[in-house]
Amino acid sequence: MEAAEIHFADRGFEGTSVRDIAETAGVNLAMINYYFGSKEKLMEAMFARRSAYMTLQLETILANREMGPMEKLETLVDQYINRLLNQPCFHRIMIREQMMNSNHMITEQILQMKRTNSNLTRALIAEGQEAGVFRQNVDMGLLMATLVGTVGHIVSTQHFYREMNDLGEMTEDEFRNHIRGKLSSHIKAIFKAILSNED
Amino acid sequence: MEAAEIHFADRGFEGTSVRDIAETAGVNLAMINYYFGSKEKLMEAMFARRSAYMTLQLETILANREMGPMEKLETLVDQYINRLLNQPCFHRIMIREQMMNSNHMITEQILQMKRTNSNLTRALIAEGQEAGVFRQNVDMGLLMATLVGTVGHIVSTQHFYREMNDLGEMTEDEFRNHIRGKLSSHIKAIFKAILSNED
DNA sequence: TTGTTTAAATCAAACATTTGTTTAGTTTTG
DNA sequence: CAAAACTAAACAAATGTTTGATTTAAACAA
Repeated sequence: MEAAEIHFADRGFEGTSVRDIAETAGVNLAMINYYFGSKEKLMEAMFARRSAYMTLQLETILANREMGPMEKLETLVDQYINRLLNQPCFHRIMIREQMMNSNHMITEQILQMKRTNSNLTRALIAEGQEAGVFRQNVDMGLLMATLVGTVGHIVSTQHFYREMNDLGEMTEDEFRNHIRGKLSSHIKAIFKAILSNED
Repeated sequence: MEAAEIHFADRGFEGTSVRDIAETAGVNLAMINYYFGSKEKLMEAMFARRSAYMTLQLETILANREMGPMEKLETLVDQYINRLLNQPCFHRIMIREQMMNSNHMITEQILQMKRTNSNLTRALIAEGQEAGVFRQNVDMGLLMATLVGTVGHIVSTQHFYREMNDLGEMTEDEFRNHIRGKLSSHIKAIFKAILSNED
């Protein structure tokens, strides 16, 4: 699954052959169909594995009684950024898969994930509105699109961001930490500007 | 090229066969190689055609002497949104192609486009900073990522945004206009919050 | 400790499609 | 008539998948 993830991430599902996956995984070609049934089911297994932890994280934040709404939202932002930076391959696949309706099972899985996530987030925002710290009339879809879109775009076009800011000599790790901080404060500033009820 | 665009947009380059393109275009299979040379060159031709107008638009704004920096930036935002909403297929292809390094020619073409665009935008921001209306220390890469990422994400996952906001019964056109307005004010608000020098 | 058995794991090879591309011939057009 | 436009058919390569044989590993009995 890890080998598949790497290839799917930078050649796409249709762009990678089962032979490529088998080779980098160091296993015989037939083993993939033996264990997963098909190339498609391999990807489904990959998705099932990865998306398991996602919702859990969000629920834990929401249940926390020591954080205020804005603090929760900021934690949510940081967690999302971390998740993307830690599993860039999987997220690149997800971003791409979201925009193609090829595999029903997977689009459905993504949709389900987004539904629960947006319900939880909606609850969080409502909590903040009742507490009077969040503005009314918030378009949550746009807000989430800004989070997911901005972070996803940076992660999937790192090379360009590096070139643009002369960060070419940073190691992978250095850059990850650098961009983590930048993204975090950038998105938080946006969220605060759009949500905060202080003007 | 239009037939190719449609297919590339929702199955990906590797996911669509030359036969599919030929069929929806209503031409003989061999014609595609006859006129374009190869499947890959067909895509390159597509990119060349579409990206021709892009930079021009931006240059026209920048040269305008009647608009202030913030007004120019807002026009830029609206133009980008309009471009994406008017050619959603092409932009979905571009978004996807940006994150795969399969075709050298095309990644180079996209990179070039981004370079000139970001140089022009950088000039615009510098203009605003000198005029004192824009804050110093602006991370233009993040700002552009927010524009491109947010709009791109909404366009490529329309169906989800519709479901989330109960807009399922809108026609394609109605939704396009609806989301155009929403996106426009959302992004402008963000830009103003991050750039504006008023606090 | 032995040898035997059995099911799972692994493999190389083959299979049937699909793929992008080319060819050789036909039709159309100026 | 000649060049361009077009076509059906064929081609070679790559693809996902299956097959049938072989190896491994564990369970079991003597």
